[in-house]
Amino acid sequence: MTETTGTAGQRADLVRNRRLLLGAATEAFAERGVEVSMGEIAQRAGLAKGTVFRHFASKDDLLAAIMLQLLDRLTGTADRLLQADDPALALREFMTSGVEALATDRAFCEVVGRPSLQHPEVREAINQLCEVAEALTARAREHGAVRDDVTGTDIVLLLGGIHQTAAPLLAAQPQAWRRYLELALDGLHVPNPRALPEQPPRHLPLDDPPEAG
Amino acid sequence: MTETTGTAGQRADLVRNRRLLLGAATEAFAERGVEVSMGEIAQRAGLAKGTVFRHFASKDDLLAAIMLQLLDRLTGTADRLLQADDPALALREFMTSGVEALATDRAFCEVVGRPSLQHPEVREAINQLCEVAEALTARAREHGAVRDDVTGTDIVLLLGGIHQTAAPLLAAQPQAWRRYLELALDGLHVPNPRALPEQPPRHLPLDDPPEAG
Amino acid sequence: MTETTGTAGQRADLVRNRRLLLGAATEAFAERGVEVSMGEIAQRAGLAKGTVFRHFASKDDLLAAIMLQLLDRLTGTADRLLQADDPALALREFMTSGVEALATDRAFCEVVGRPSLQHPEVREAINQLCEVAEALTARAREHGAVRDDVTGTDIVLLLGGIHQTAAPLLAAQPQAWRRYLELALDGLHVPNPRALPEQPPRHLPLDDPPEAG
Amino acid sequence: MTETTGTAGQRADLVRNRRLLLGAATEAFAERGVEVSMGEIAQRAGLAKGTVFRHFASKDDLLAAIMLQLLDRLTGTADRLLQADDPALALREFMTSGVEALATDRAFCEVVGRPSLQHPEVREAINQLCEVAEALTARAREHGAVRDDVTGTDIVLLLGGIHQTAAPLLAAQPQAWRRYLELALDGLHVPNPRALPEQPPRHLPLDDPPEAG
DNA sequence: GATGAATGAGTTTTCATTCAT
DNA sequence: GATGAATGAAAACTCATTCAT
Repeated sequence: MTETTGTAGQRADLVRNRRLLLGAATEAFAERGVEVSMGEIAQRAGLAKGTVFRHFASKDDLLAAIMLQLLDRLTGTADRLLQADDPALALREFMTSGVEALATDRAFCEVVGRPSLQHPEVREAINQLCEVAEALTARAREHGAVRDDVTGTDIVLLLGGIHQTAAPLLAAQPQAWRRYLELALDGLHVPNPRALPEQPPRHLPLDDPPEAG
Repeated sequence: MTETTGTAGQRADLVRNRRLLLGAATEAFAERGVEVSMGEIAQRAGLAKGTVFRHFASKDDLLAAIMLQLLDRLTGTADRLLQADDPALALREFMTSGVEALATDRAFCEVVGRPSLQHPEVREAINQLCEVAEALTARAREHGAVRDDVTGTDIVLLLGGIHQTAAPLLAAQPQAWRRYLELALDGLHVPNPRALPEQPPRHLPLDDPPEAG
Repeated sequence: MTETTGTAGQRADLVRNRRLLLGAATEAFAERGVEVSMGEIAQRAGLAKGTVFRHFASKDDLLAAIMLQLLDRLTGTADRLLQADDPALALREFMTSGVEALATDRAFCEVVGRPSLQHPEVREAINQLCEVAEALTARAREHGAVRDDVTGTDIVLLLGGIHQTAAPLLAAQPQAWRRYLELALDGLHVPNPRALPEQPPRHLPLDDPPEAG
Repeated sequence: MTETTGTAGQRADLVRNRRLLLGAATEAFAERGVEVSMGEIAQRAGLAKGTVFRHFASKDDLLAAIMLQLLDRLTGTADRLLQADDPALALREFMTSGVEALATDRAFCEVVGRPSLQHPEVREAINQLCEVAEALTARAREHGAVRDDVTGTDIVLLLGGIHQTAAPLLAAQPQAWRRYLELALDGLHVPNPRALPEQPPRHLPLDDPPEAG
């Protein structure tokens, strides 16, 4: 009978509060975009403002943590799907769960170009996601389930694009994204396509934007 | 009979200032998203802050005016393309100019769900755009250039989606949207497609979002 | 009869408010040190918080402006005293008015080492003050009214030192600084003194302190 | 009979922690002024924040404890120097060690007028210091080594003043205070001085400052 | 009509202090 | 007694909007 109260109790609260905060923040950002205030997030989590800052040193850190959470989830899913039997189905499932994860998230598109994306951990997570997406795509490609000129990074980018396509319908038709996902998938395995224009992206460029100055 | 600059001159100034403001605001919102301050917009236009508010009663009104401008431009283009000989090409050109218009615009996705979209004029303009896009799509459909189950509203939504897909590449590859436009077009005229899931949208629902309360 | 209302009226208010703010801030900092909040300064000036920031972009800017005001006043005094007949008396009067200017100022010593002192204008003003103090000292030196090994910068530094000596007595004996000024002056024209140790300072070093890190 | 570490061990820890804290706080306040946070002091001491508050009920208490430490040290030094053979040298040594103790301390001048100085123990310590300084000064006076109209409290006040004079040079010339100490000493034994103006202070008045209300 | 100064509510962030473990 | 998480008051600063000139 191993007793584990004491310091463990505090740590348990810590973990619980971190979860509360991430949950509240994920929800709040999803609903109202990055403009929700830290104060509101605190309130939603039922905690004091100071506590938010104890867990996340700045708003950008919080945003970064949320992105990280999302990216890790997607990478995990992709990793698992690499083991699937049907490569075409695997890719479809990856995209399905990817767009679904984004589906209700207003903050997602606003975060593009923000410092949160520059956090080393986030950059690393993005790169990992692109890599595993590339592996998934390569398998599909080899099985003729996806056109040759499409990369894993294309697939990752499409997640956001599909989400955004359906975004204005969100309130009226929460599943509308499925429609555009299907459309994209159809575009992805056109049999003898004309080659796509522009360089196929190999990764997401995350350097600091060249400040005009 | 040459008019002395009197009231007429003032009106000319009014028009000129409005143009300056819209130009400056369009640029500013495109580059930095909706978070640019009214002060910066005034500065970019070379006018005083008070003047901005004389022309646009609030920031949301200004955003609405800019949306309106964009929507009217797109509607105009679509109108013109309705006269084109090749319906398939016409649709492609509409989408090309549509995505291009969005291509460098950071504010575009952030405006979704904002009160600016609720302005009656904007709603009306969105509906008009969807209608003319529907006409354009119908013609393409009849010529077998587009699958049956795709609506004009789908096409309008795709503009934003394609833009968003390429957005993270913007700095590195400003033309990357052409890649995803091509992919979407390929999806749009798959020969014998499985029907797309979910209701085909007939218009954009623009009701006040159900305030979580 | 030159009419000068109109834009001039606004500017008049601007100037008036700037004066109100500098006055309020000077008083507040003097009484309670640099820790007084911008909010309190606004209140004392009878203005809104935002107005303080319109005039002074940051608290350090405000502090800098106050230092500048003080330094310019001292430099002006010194300049005028350069014309005086009696060099010894001139130096004494300079120091008197200098210490008196500092006499009620709690913020003065706290500002040492703060970024406010790094403002280019403040640095320049400090250097100017040291220069004119040197001129004043040189004249006194030539007339045998001050020992040879004392510089203008020594004199400037002494102002703060004399002030600080009397500071704890301020409430009980507001003029106590005169006592320590006299003592310092006696030290300054000891007839055949042993040379003072340490390098005589030629100017105040105002470089950024070498951040440990 | 060797004591097993029990309550005694705990008490030893208590003493040790108090020492750690005083050491860390002394350093921190000296380097960065009274604005250092309790958190940083805890960190420097290698202890938790809660522990700081167990030892010192408030930040002002901690400041008071540090002042007390300094004052006691000076009083001790003065006490010892009362036994010295040469009264002039004794006074010089007292002042030297006094200014040296202050020399690197940024917090010192900021504490003037703070509630920390109102702590009964601190007031008592200040009075003791003034008394023993008076004794030291009296001896020097009797031997003609110091002018008649200078009190022990003058001497104590001069310590802070000399320190402040050199403070702006601290980074560039850490020993600059020796220069101003010498200057002050020269002022202190001018042979036939004019009497100093203002009441010679007999003690430091430490009443609550008359709150402007 | 244009200007830009003033406003003040709102935001992020810090920090002394409390208190459950 | 020690710990460090939580608290919440207060600070600096921003910005849409108003309004006197």
